[in-house]
Amino acid sequence: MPAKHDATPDPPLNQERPAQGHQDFLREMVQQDLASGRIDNVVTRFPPEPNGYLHIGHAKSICLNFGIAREFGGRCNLRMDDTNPTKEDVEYVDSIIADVRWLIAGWADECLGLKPVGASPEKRDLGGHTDYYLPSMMAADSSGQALEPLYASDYFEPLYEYALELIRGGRAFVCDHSPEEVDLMRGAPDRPGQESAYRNRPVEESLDLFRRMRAGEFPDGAHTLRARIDMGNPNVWLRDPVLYRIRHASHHHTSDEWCIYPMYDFAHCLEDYIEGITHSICTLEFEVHRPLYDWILEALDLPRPLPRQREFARLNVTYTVMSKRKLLQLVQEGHVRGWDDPRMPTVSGMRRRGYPAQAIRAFCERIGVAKRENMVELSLLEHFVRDELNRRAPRAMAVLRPLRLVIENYPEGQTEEFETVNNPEDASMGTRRVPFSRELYIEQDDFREVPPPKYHRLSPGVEVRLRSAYLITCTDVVKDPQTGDVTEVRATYDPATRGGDAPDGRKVKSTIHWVSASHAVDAEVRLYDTLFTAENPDDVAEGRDFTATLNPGSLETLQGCKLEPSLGTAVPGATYQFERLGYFCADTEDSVAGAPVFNRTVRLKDAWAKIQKRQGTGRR
RNA sequence: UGGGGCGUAGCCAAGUGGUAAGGCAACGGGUUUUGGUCCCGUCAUUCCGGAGGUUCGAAUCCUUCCGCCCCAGCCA
Repeated sequence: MPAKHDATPDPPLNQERPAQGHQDFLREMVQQDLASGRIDNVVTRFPPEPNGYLHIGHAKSICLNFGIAREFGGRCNLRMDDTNPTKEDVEYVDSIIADVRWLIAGWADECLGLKPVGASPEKRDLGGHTDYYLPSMMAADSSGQALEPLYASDYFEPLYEYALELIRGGRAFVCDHSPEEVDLMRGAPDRPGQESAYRNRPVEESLDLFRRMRAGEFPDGAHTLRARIDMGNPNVWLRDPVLYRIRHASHHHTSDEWCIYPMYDFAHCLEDYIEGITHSICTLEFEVHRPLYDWILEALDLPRPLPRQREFARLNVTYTVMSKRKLLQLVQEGHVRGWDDPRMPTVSGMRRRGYPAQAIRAFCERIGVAKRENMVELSLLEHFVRDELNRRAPRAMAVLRPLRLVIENYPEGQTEEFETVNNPEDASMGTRRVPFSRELYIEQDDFREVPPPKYHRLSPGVEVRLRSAYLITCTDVVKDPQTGDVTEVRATYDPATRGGDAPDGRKVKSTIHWVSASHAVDAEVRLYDTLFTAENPDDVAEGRDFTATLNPGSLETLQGCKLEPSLGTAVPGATYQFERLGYFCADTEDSVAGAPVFNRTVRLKDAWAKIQKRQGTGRR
């Protein structure tokens, strides 16, 4: 009876080292702020808009924000930045929560900042100022309360109050211009804009109009609330930007309570402030928004320390696209089977494919964080996936493209078992038994009737080792009379080599894997290649889009693969190394006991494939 | 060419005036019952985007030039 592998979908984590060595510019800033006394604790935040699934680029941001919180003993708030009801959906908030939790599990889960379900900012008096404050809580501090992520939409009331305050201070006004007019009047980067005709309307009038906007008296687009800054500023984001717009739309979290919604620039800095965020880390494209971020906070005369925005370069990875718009397009146009298709760079896709969270984290740590534009090679990510799985994944034998092998001198009907190690990297993972018999399957790639140069595997007259079993020598082949294809290989075994070692010390050049034909479990195996054939799918000819470089061979589904018996009951999500082939993960959607479905997570490195490539032969 | 950023190896990335870390990739070798893992070695010989300058000394400071990215949503 073959022993079952002791594989779990997400086994205990390896210890990861805390901050050491060099510091990036963000950690340096945090350190200085701590040293100077500007702040005495660190609170970061990860603020996705729930309008798509998280991807590897978000993973970088998560590792950064949670990593900093973790290193400085602070926390990182998970916040839904949901200020645009027309684009957001609860499906996305659910997936975001699951993805974040999975990614930080066992590493920074104690830094995850949440809030009690239903909590909203507390209005209080602080030194004569009205203040809104919603501190996050960590799960450990919740004393049993149910927690949920923070939502920007829970701050709509305070945000509205802050907007009123801006109007009273003459720093904002209600504008009646149409979107088209506002466009025309914005000017150009090298040409000043033109002031709104409503810019100097009385404060009371703006106040009244803004209240009526909220009350729903006007249709979409009839009015906006605008900051009163400077239409001549060379930074176009300071040219009286829109702060609020009217949107008669139902919101996934506040339903129909509001018909005016704050714009990102107005909302985000105040969301950060309300939560007591100390460092607001975002991507480079927001750098030009920073003066506006600071302007709004400073215009409000707020009693607590202000958050600081700093920007880093977003991640790009070769052979993939990263924008939510494009990922959504891949899903909607059916180029993939869903957001969690194992070919997708989404967190859920990578999880389903079998990428361990710690591999993704190790990758994010290794790529570092800086401000220069970058395109990281996929091979680096794959390196960390292999590195993690090599230590963790139990080995097993599986034949993907079966070729029948008959051991002519092995008694018909006889069966024996060999004990073999589950992981040569980790003796504690134990051993298992694999059954052997006269008829086996070997990999088609492991036999060549006429071996090319440097081919070490089986061919007529050549002796190889069947892993953990016997040395065998190929004696003959059987061919299909029609096609001439080899349909069966005949061989003899040396009974003295039981276990795989020859008593006379003779060596063989190759060890190949095998599965006993009568004991084999049939399986479907899905082989993945990059979704795109171009390193940069966005780099296509004029008039074409990134889908032009879609890889037609990104998914190859193999039926009738032959697995060793212990794999028949693989737990969905469990990852194995199929020896000599790669790492494979039992699919969490489609795999069932007795009819397993495996995804190839990543290939093993393959020196022979390189040789073949040089020779101009070989399989994709 | 208004404003804001960024240029260190094929790809990331340290370096913050004292003589160019590290990882991936690539290449060569050793070990090996996985052509895997592991180990050893090679990989920026005053070319750190270019040119000048300051200095005993410059990737680091100054000047100038070049290149790339971002910004004119009532998206985030």
